[in-house]
Amino acid sequence: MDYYRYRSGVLVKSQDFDLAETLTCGQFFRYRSEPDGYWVISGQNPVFVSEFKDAVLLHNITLTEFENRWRSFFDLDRDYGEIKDTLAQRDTALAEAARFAPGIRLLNQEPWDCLLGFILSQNNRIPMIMKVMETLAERYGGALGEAGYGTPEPYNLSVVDETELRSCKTGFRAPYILDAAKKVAADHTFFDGLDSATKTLKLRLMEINGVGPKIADCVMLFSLGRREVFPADVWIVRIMRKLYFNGKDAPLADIQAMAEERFGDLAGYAQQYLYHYARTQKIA
DNA sequence: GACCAGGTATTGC
DNA sequence: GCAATACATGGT
Repeated sequence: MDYYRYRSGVLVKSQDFDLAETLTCGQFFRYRSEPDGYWVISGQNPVFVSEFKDAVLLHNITLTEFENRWRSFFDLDRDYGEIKDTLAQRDTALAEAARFAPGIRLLNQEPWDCLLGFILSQNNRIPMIMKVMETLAERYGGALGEAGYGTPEPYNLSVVDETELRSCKTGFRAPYILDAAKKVAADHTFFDGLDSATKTLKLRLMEINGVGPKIADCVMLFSLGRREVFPADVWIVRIMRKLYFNGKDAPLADIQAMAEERFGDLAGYAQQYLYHYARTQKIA
């Protein structure tokens, strides 16, 4: 990966990085598509990004901002060529899924953004999740100019009335958001766990009302660097059954075990290639 | 109108 | 423990 100061922004040349695939593959809910690029918001920080001559241009940021924030946000120090090679060697189906969207990168999101997004994700659709996130940001987050609004701070959401939250189309998830906001606001070390076992971290997340195993896995994978976890939603269950269980409705535990065995510490990447492949190919 | 969506909590056995 | 069901909302 190389990067340069360019036109008051930073130009990134990187293998295996497709902006559209990365933003729209279902891992992230805080972007807005524009004719010439995307607005991306991470916590309180916006950036406008666009494809530019086989590279990605992050507009109007300094080198320091790039190095301190966006470099890791876009996971630019990871060798995805090697990841895909390793996965493809073991598994032809996965090789095909990765070839289908070879420019996907797993983002390193702000944990609170990610938790909020995936609480909204349950029994919901991605466009709706994005819309509700935006509504919450408009009402309870800080203005960021042209980019929109920052993610509401946990405390600011924790003091909102449940009825009012429901008017943002959160539905039955409103009390879950309140519980998450209260717990995170009350403990500024809530997401700290660099030295914790993945299982410990998962149990802590699942103490939040409305956070079960799947949402906990998503938060760990997409914002806490646990790339070995394998969030299994309806799409993943479907494609895993088709690919590895001869179409039979194998139990979730068997699917998880299969993923762990085949993909090991790369299970999270495998999950995202498979998820995107299943969803866009409508594989059932 | 029935059915579904990046699930989870609750209930009943 | 595990299967069935409700849950808000909007799209097909």
